[in-house]
Amino acid sequence: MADDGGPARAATLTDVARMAGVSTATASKAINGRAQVRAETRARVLEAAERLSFAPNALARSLLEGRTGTVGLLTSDLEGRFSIPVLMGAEDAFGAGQVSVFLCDARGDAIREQHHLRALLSRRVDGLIVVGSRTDPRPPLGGSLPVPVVYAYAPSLHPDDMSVTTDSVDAGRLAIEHLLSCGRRRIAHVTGDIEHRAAQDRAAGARETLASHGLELVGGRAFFGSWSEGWGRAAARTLLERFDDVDGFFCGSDQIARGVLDGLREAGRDVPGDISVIGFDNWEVLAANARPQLTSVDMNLEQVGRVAAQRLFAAIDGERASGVEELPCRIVTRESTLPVA
Amino acid sequence: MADDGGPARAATLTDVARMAGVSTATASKAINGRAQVRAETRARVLEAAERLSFAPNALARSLLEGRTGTVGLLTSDLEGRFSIPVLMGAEDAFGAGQVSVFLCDARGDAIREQHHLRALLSRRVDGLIVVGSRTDPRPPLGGSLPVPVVYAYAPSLHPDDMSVTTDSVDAGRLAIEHLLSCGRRRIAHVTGDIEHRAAQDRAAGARETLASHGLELVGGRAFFGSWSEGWGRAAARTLLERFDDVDGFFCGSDQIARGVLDGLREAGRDVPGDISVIGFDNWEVLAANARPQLTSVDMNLEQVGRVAAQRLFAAIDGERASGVEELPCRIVTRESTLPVA
DNA sequence: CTGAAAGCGCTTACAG
DNA sequence: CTGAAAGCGCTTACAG
Repeated sequence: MADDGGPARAATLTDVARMAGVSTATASKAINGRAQVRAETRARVLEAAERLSFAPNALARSLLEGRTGTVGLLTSDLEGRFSIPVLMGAEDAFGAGQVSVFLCDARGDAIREQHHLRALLSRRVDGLIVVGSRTDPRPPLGGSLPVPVVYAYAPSLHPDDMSVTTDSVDAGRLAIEHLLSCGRRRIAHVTGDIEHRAAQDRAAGARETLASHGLELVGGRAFFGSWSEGWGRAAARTLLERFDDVDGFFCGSDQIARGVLDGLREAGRDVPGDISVIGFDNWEVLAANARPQLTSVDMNLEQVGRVAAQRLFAAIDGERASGVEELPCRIVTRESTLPVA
Repeated sequence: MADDGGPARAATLTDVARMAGVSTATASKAINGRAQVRAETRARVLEAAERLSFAPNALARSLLEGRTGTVGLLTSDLEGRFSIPVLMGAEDAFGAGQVSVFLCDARGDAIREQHHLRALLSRRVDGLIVVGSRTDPRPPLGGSLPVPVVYAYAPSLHPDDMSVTTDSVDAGRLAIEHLLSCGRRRIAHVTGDIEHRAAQDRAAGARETLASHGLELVGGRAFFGSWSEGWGRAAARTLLERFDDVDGFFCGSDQIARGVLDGLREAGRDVPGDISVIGFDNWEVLAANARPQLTSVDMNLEQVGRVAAQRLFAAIDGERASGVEELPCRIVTRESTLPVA
């Protein structure tokens, strides 16, 4: 079969050198902007490279340099809403430089994770970022790896590892301070699965902050349930019945908050007039379409990804570090917490 | 500074050969399961490899074989809900084999896309999948590339390219057939931005299907707007006022459908008793938490990604192909379209 | 300023 | 069954 327009073999330095009538050594220097090349020669080489659409083979270069300029992103579940922004932040930080990113989704399976790990090490990535989908600490990848690793969102259980995550306790504080600043004093906390470290930490932050103001959560405790609208609706109804004077809701997710908003509206309560509601995650699609639009805590997950990438860069350059770095959240105000006049 | 536990240099075949007391050639054969090696020698080599945690350098191997076993996934926006499932499907199809995936997010910027393309070609990927976030055809990557390319979700404008996308016209048919089978005859279509090819195609499919049954859309046309809950609510209210006998809603997205459901409930209409509602995207978080739970069209996007990966595999193996392959959608029934008794 | 040679880590004929 | 040699595509001292 003749070559009928199928993809052409990629041009090589030797092709370029031959076309320009020089040695590969000279071609290499010309293309890489080394000083010791006559201008006229350089021009000839560059023209040949251009005509052949020459793209230097990064594999060959990496083999020499002992660095590939690649990094592995190992995620436990791509589906999860939390991994994606972290990935995007990391991809962004790397993309700006010259590094390419391998994406591996272990789908929550430790075997699969090890399999991907082997592949990445074989490909000689310069480093790894392990992205989790929950803030619960996770077991480290394994023994001493030949490249640095940074854990993002889900920190490593091992204190010598490097982890970047979000400050959930402080997030609880932020949410409560915001409701307090709206003039609320009877604040309920409706949140998700108690098994999630994030749920516990945010509740702890909320509790401590109220205590420091001489207050406590309505009902004397956080109400744990599931991360769903249905739970939010049910909880709102129940709380309204038992604590008629509740004037603020701190919700563990925007889904829960959507349910709470529906429950309150259907009970005839006015948000933000009678009651303030704050959600968590700042999930645009849910928050911006809520009635009223929902104030929410944003975890700055892209920032978590970016910082993880920066720490990894530093480690690749030899700056060893360890421990868990907790980044602050921020509040995005919308209509559901307009301050009481 | 002494080497105090920092990452160790990765072991090389030479290290293994030396430890086993054989040549690198023999070590290579032993490790790769070639026949011509004495059992005892093979055992010695494998043990050495094990002790050194030897992982063969894939770069060196790729350089020889002229194939890297890597593929580039070029997405236009990671944020979009539609890219992610396609990516997951592709990652899944590749991950099962032995290929690693480079992820590049062009963020909708053509310059950035070209930049990533150059990097990927330099790294000698065996092929590329270009994942779009809308079904509107897009300009191809550029001239004759040295590796095969498959466009996923957003097809290429060039007929010689290979594209895999979803069948939007047929999706419109599916939705309408489903509502008809629920006993509905007065069906309205509330959908998103008319600029989106997907919105037009689904509307066309709906119109044709109704026509083939001697029916037409309520109001004589599709109602285009935005992909939001707010638009769904507003449209439901308006349609109810103008066409009191409407008994079915085909919505262009689950967000729109959520708005429609809220609008209908607040107008005192019973879903699915009086009116059936079907959404689009089968976005679990929205559909499963709707009141009532929302029947929705699923685009099988993971399947789009998987098929794109398969087509790419075939092309890498020399099977040239071209044209747009349109995969069918499917309906996921929930409570909002229980058949009328 | 230019080029021959060595080498990154591996595999594959080819001798022995 | 084992090993010396060549080579994938490139870069970097080192001569000339």
